[in-house]
Amino acid sequence: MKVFKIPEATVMRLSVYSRYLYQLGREGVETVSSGDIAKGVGVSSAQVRKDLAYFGEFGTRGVGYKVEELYNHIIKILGLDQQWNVMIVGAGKLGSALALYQGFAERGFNITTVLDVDENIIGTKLGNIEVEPLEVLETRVKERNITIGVVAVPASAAQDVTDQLIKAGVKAILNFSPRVLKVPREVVLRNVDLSVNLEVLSFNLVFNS
Amino acid sequence: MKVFKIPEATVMRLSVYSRYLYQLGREGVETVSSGDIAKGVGVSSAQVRKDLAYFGEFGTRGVGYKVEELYNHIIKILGLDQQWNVMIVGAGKLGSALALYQGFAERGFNITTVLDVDENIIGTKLGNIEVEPLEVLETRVKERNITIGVVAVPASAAQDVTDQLIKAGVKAILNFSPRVLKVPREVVLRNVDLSVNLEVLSFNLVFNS
DNA sequence: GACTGTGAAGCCATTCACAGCT
DNA sequence: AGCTGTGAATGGCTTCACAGTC
Repeated sequence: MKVFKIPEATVMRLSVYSRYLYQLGREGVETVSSGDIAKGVGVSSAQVRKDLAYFGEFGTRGVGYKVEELYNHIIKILGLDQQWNVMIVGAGKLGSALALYQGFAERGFNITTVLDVDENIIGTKLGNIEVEPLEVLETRVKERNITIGVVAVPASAAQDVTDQLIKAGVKAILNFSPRVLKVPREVVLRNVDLSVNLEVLSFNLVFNS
Repeated sequence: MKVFKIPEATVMRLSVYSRYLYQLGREGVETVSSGDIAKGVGVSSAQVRKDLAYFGEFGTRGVGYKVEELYNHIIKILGLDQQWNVMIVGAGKLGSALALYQGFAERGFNITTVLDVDENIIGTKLGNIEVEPLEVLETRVKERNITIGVVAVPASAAQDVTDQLIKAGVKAILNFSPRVLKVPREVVLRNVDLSVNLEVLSFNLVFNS
C-alpha cells in the first residue's frame, strides 16, 4: 500500500548512490556526508538528502552517514536484499549479452531461463544456461518462480511475448524492444530503448552547434 | 546557437514518434492526428502537439499531419538525415552486442570501429568489423571522422577511455559503464545504466505491494 | 466538426536556506 | 563548527482549455 509517491528519478539515483557507497566501503571509508556523495555521483547535496528523506532519517547531524549502514538501507529500499528470478525472452545479440552480463547477478538478479524461437539457437549454451524453446515459457515461469521478464525480441513479437509472460504470472517486465507495450496496471513495466539514447546524442550534436 | 531549451523528454519522445510514423508510413497511412500518435505511443495528444510546437508548425488544423512529411521533419530535427561515425570501446558481451545490433545502422549510426585491450578478442570479427587494439584509438577517430564514442568497458577503465576519446576529438559519448564520467561541457554525454533499470523494477515490485 | 497551436494553470521535482542536532 | 532534515521558493514539464483554421 503506497502512501507517498516516490519520484522515479529518486529511485534511479538511489541505485547510483548504492554503487558509490559500495565502492567507498571497499576503500575503507566509514563515514560520508551528503556533499561527498553529491560530488561522487554528480548531483547536489540537497538532492541527496531529499532523496534519502523519503525513506527515513539515516544520518547524524554534524557528522553525516555511516557508509555501510546507509548502503544496507538503500539495498533494502531497492528490494535488493532478496533474489529475483529473471527470464530473458529472445537470445539474439542483445538477449545473449544480457544473459551473460555479470552486473545483474551481482545485484541479486538471478537469470534462470533464456528462451528463443530460432531452431539454430535453441539448445546452445549461454554461460551455463541452455536456450530453450518459447513453448516452455509458462512452465518455467511457474516452476522457477520467475517474477521478472526481459523482452529482447524484435518489435513485431514483443506484445505477444509480453502477453504470454503476464499470463504466466510475471510481475514485472523490462522491455528492450522499440515498441510500446500494453500491460495491466498491476504489472510493472520499464522500457529501455537503445536507439533513443543515440538519437538524443545526435540531436544534441546538431542542436548545440 | 541555442535559443530555446528543449526538454530532454521531448527529444526522447520525438525519437519514439519517428519510429511510429515510420511504421504508419509502411502501412500506407497518409495522414495522422496528434490523438492518433498519442494513442500509438502512449502519451497525451497535447503532449504530442507541444513537443512538435518547439520546432515549428507541421500540421493542418482540422486535418492533422502528413505522415511522411512529419517523419522527415523529425528525422531532420534529430540529426538523423546524416551519417554519424561511431566507435565502440570494449568488445565484451555488451560491446559486441551493440556492434552487432542492427537497429543503429538503420538510423544512420555507422559503427566503423571496435576496440579492446584483450589479446584474445583483438583480431576477432564482429560482423565485418575486426576488433582492434586500444592503441589505435586516436588514429581511427581522426582518419574515420568519428564523432560518437561508446564506452562499454568495465567501470575501472571508463574514465581513462573517455579521456582518450575526448582527446582524440570525439564530440559525444554514450556511457554504458556504471561510473559517473567527467567530460568538458562541450562534449555531449549520456549514460545508460542497465542495472539501474532492473533495480527500479525491483523497487516497484517491493514498494507497490 | 475536426484538429492544430498555444497561453494559462496545474503539478511535480529540484534548489534554497535555515532551524535543529551533535 | 559541521552537517542533516525540511518547509518554502523556484523552475520546468505536462495538462487544460480554447481560439484559430481548414
